[in-house]
Amino acid sequence: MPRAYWLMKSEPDVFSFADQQAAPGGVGPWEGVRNYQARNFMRAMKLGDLAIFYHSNATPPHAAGIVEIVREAYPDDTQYDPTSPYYDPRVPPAAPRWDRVDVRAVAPLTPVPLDAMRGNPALATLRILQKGNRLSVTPLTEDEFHEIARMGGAPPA
DNA sequence: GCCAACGTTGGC
DNA sequence: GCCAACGTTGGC
Repeated sequence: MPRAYWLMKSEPDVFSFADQQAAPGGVGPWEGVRNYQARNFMRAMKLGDLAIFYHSNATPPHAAGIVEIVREAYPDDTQYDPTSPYYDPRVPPAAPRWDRVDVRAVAPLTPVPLDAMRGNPALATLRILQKGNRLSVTPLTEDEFHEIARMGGAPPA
């Protein structure tokens, strides 16, 4: 199975790519996904998959870096933590509903603004550019991933 | 701060 | 199972 590619959104005020890089080894859990479709995409992630780390609710919104999946989906403990903003009181103790993956910062990108992606015909099919898209985790084609990485000045793979 | 789009909830 | 109400996302 060849490696797959993803795009993961985070609000930089909450958790930025710089925060990711600052974590020990650049590794940290991707927590707080509370949407079934996004969760299912995370469950499909495999070790070594690569993802674009995208800053939503930023001015302007932009792709900020590249991360690698370093641990496949496992239960997101924050669903059980009443002090967490991601606490979900509906989830039974024996049946965790929400998962997280661990990701590692691979390389920062020169910020690639949403407008630039929208203006690039090579990215015409990009999920996050489609009307009404809100999913925080979406798949990318290999070509889409490499095009965004190239726009952000990442060295060719 | 606004609001379009969309997911979820819950009454029936 | 329908669907109205409600909450959230996220660009602008």
